[in-house]
Amino acid sequence: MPEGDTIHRHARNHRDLFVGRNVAASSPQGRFSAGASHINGKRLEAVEAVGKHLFYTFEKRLMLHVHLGLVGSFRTHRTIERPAPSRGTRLVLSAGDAAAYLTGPMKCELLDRIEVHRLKEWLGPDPLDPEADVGEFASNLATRTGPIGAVLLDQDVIAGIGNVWRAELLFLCHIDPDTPANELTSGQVDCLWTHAVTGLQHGVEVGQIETVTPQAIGLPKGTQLRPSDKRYVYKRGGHGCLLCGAEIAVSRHGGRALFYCPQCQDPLKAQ
DNA sequence: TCAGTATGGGTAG
DNA sequence: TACCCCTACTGAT
Repeated sequence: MPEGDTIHRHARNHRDLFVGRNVAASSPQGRFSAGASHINGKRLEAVEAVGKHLFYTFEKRLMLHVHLGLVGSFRTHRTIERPAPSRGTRLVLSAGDAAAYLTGPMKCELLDRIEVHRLKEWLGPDPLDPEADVGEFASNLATRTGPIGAVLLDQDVIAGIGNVWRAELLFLCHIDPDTPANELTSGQVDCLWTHAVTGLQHGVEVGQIETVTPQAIGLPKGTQLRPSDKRYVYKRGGHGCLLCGAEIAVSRHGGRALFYCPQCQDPLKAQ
């Protein structure tokens, strides 16, 4: 279930398991057989995540591009005794005891360096890129007149944000989803970027999206939160807001359900 | 067994 | 905006 933090976590794992090694590649499903045969046995030189995209650089400049889409997933195994890949497995990468099984990706393809460059150029700044900063994000927002609730999903504005993070970021910054993106204050833009950076970094470490801390909702540090209380708004429609108690509402922005608190994100209160 | 659902994104109209 | 694709899982029948 991938947003940018999940993708960067995969990149980190695959770097540890495969970089510097000759990697066996196959496509049990058959839909990537030709591509897999090109990289089979090649030495993997680098794995990079940009937003929701993964790029694998093999020797001889072979580049593998993976985008998991909505339902794609990687499962890694670290023992030689592992389950046989299911029939739908698009790609198996393995080296020694380690293997990664890829199922259901939206993209699994070999690209040349120019195509990779074009794709990276198109993407907006990635909050998990140490060299990215709020400046490019701010200038991208300034060119968009649509509601921020929809614009935050545009990967050429900010790369790696998905449906969970957009809802949580807007809540954390008390921003009404209908606010035109180019009318956000610099304080609001800074807030979105700062929470994106720290939140996604936390997601990479813990392997899930958690935005609520016990202290933030008045509980002692170390209190175990229920899974449903680890996010402020996402999928909490109809439940009470953890901060003000108002009922979490659902609207549609960018064609997808957006959860928000009408009280905490009231534009009149933000002024 | 089938329908519904999901943290995404491309395309047609 | 609607529809489509991709797969795994859940709950209803």
